[in-house]
Amino acid sequence: MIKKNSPIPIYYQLEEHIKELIENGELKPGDSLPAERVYAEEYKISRMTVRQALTQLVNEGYLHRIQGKGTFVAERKIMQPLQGLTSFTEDMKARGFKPGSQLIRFEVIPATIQIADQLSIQEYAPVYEIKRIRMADDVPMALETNYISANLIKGLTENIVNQSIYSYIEGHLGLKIETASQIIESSIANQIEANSLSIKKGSPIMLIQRNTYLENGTPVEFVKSVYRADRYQFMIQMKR
Amino acid sequence: MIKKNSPIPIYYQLEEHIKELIENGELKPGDSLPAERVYAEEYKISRMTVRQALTQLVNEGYLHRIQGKGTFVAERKIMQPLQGLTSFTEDMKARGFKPGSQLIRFEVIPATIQIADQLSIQEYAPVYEIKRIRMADDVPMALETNYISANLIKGLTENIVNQSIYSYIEGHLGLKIETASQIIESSIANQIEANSLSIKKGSPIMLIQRNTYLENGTPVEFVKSVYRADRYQFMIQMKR
DNA sequence: GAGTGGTCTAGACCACCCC
DNA sequence: GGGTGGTCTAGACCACTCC
Repeated sequence: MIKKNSPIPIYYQLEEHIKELIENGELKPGDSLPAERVYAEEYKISRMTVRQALTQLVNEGYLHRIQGKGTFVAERKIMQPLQGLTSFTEDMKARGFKPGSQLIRFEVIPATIQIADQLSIQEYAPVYEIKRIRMADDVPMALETNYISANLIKGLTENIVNQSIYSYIEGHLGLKIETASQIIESSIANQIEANSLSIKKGSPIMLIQRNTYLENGTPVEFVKSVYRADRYQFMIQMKR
Repeated sequence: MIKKNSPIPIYYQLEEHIKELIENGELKPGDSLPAERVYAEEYKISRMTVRQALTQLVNEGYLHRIQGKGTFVAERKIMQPLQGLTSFTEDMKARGFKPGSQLIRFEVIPATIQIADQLSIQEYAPVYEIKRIRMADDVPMALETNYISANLIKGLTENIVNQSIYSYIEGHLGLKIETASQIIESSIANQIEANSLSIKKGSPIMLIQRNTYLENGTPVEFVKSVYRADRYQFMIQMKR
């Protein structure tokens, strides 16, 4: 089960193994796991290595530990990875909808003061402005506008935008998106927003602004979205 | 600086020490930290202990590490502790408002099917229903209704509610609140909500439903809140 | 090659829970 | 008292970055 001369770290192999048992249902919520010393003995590895795997799973919300008693499978999985840092496409799939997208604007513009501030770049520096209507099961769900520094993310095309911007940034450019912050507000639709979303003027909408950053803190992207409140709820799980 | 024969773990002392340097501004965003081996040498502790402290700070978003280069202070602090799991009082203080509260209902009622489901208890089991208008700088900000199982949290009084329910649960009952999930929606105020919040009927509002759980997954509390959208934004930071 | 973080070992003692 | 997780040590070798 655990390969010792693998380029994949042992703690990671053990982590994935236990995660699989939980997702298979072989380990059920409330079940206790073998003791750390048992794992160490069974796989002939150090207890510290076992702890490294278990600690990660505790942080991800799969397990919880009680000193003197043992390690147990958590009742609920908390803090799904990528929670909120998913793309619209991933988010909709997770909700059981068929995601769709209609590009209505793709241009390079000089940054306004507001955009420059959000992206930590100079005013008038070139940024991509990408406006899309996002669909779920072919019904408009959100109106989304992305601003991305053209000096940081070079070579963006309509084609890439229709595939996946994140894959391009992470795959082709080798940059790592690490953190994001979001601001969520309630409002009511004006005429333009109402038309785009096929709702009535004055209907409730949810405004979400997202800023994403690389691991060193460089802003990558700044997104303003308008969601239909009758079809969208924002969900979040957290640990204390 | 680091006390070795203290009941406080060494890794935790180091963690707090570094956190303080960052919050004091002695370590600025982008600064590199001393190498792990330097800390180990300086405090005569094991490098693994140093790593335990640093790993925690990386997870909390204070630091980031780059293999072969070093450990650096993050540009932004991500994932504030307790984010969203704070009480209204803590939340308002963090935003720079003076929190206030007006109790308008405090009763024990039999659980409806909906409440029983959220709290994983039997229908008709006794639950506290606590309704409050929450103020920020003496202006109504939210209308909040809590449901708490009376069999789990015994001895709640109006007095405790006016102090802090969380302190009572954690301090007096010795229970540990570990996780929470929230659902955020946009809507528009009906007449009752409008009156309570001193806004007009039809104004945008934000509905937040929160479920909190103990470390073993037992539901503790179920809260429905109605926030004024003109004065409240929900903010969240996350790591990938 | 020198310096950094990443992984790993084989122990040790402590704090806590339960019988 | 026996079993559990929590903390800690003093090393080791590897992978990566930079010069």
